[in-house]
Amino acid sequence: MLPKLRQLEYLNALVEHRSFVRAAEACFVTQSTLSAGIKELEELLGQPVIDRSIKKVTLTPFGQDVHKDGQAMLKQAGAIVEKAQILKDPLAGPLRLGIIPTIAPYALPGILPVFEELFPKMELHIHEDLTARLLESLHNGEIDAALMAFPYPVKNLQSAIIKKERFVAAIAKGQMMAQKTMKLNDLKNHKVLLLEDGHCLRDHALAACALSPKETWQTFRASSLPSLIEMVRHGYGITLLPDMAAESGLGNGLDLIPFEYPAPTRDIGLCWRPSGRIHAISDTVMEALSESLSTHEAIANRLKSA
Amino acid sequence: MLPKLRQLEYLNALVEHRSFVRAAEACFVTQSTLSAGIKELEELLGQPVIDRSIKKVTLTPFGQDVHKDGQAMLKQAGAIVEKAQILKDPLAGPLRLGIIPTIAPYALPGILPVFEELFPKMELHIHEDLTARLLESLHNGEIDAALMAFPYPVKNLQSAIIKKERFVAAIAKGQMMAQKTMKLNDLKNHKVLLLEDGHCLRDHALAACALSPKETWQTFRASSLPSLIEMVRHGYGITLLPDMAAESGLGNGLDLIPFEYPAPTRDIGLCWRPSGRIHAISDTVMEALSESLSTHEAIANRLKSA
DNA sequence: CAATTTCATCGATTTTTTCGATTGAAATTT
DNA sequence: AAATTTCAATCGAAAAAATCGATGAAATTG
Repeated sequence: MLPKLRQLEYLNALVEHRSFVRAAEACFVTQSTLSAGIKELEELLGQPVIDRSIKKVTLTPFGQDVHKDGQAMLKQAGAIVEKAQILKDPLAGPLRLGIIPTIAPYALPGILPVFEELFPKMELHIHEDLTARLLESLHNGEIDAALMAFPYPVKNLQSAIIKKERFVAAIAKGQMMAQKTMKLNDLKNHKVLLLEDGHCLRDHALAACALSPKETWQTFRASSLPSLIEMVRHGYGITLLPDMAAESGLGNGLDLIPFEYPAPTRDIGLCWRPSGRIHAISDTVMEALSESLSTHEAIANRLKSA
Repeated sequence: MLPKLRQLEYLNALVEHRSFVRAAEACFVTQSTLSAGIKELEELLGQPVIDRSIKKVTLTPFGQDVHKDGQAMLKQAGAIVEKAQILKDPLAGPLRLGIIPTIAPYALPGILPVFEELFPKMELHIHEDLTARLLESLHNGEIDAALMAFPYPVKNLQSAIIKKERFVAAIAKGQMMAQKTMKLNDLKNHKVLLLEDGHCLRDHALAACALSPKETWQTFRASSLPSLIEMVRHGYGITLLPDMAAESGLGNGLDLIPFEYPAPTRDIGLCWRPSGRIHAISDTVMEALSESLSTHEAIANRLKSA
């Protein structure tokens, strides 16, 4: 005889709430039901799962084993029903979208309203994290897709580019001879400030400008664009700002100088598991994101003037 | 609401037997019960899992998904109850032991009676396969331990040596000047026959004798010791025979010539997953195997004379 | 085309699950 | 130390479910 999923749920709730009463109400049953369920589980397995020698609700070592396996099973069971629901309407229900920090705050104002309009039944959950961790989450099934910057090695995952994003140079006002455009070589005359390691923006900026890490100013470790911009604002050096960030108003009060052809760029794209939640609707979502990132400019301008 | 394990069992049986009636009896229920169970599952998920447009019992693509996840869940549920049973008596119940082909037939006559006596409540299942595949099975949890030859790289697995096994040279009668012992160098004067690639015995023999693969006779691909011995018997060359095999009577009718010091050897040992079935009783099992492999000699002699 | 096999369906029955109330034991408050 | 509160276990009754046996409809076989 096999243990029942319901019993494993009880055990799970018990671990989480450390109390029969609270666990019971979390499971929407009475305490007696949960109590009986646990007892049944123990009878079935022939082993106690909770340690009754001590006052607190504590699992036996074996109980911990059961709990661990049980959690995995419950997760898998949940995945089944989720797949079923997605099949009923691929554009409804939760969609967990990961976005890297150098895109998220500047793209969200565009994404949120567009998704709300195009996919009204979809609940969008945003996970902001570095590329490496987003890909990890994709593999784990913790997120369904990742909005990130390319090139980036994504093995066993599908991906598609949405748009090319230009970089502009940002520098404190008056630090540079007034010029309308600049060339890549002009960077050599300044201290180039970049984000700390781990941010793909750092790597893409280095690559786009054919800079070596040594040519960047390493004393400060900025872990976010706003921090980086503050440094620039105080005259510590120059930096490369992605278009979207620059247009969001982040560069207000700075000189934002576009590059002459060929301007340095990075690619913005979507990445997802071929067998995952997105699979059936990747085209639709790509279109929506494409629209989100272009309407973004209008929104950005609105924000800037406000 | 979550699908019930029972329903997933039904689906599983249905896939396996391709018939409601047969699946039902495999589950020890009537066909109507199974039918209702499947229907319930489909109602719960809001999606059909079996394709009713065609006559044969066929799963919908979604059904295949459910089946796959369901199987994993059932396996895990089974693992839970198995762990519970093992906890009740670690020396009772099934123990799946893998053994490599160059050990199995010669060690089993020793192992089986010893295990029967020491662990009367244990059901021993023997899986004979090459080392690489046994290790794979260990990782998958398909077997609990592997009796194999060392050295062999076993990552993430625990292992212990049981005994050193000497090799003896085997050659057709009269092909070699009558000598009581031989040296490793004497091998150079003969065609050395070994098992085909994949058998660790091949590698260990090569290593033990400091032979290069080129010095062996490659025209024949023997995939078992008995075949190899037949070649030797017909005068194709000489081979290295593990002690246990030689004593089992396999070398009857051949000249079996022991090596002078240092005799070539291989190590026989046990390998298991640290978290696995064996963990709590590895010492006991090691002792039993050690006894099995030494009593083996007595038994082998008995067999030889018979 | 008759016989048989196969799956779906229905009502009856058994089994399981859940609840509400109660108890006893431990912890907390008075 | 007594009273109160909290907590888990237990019991009988009620509700829910799983299962069975019988029957029907469709397809397959002989």
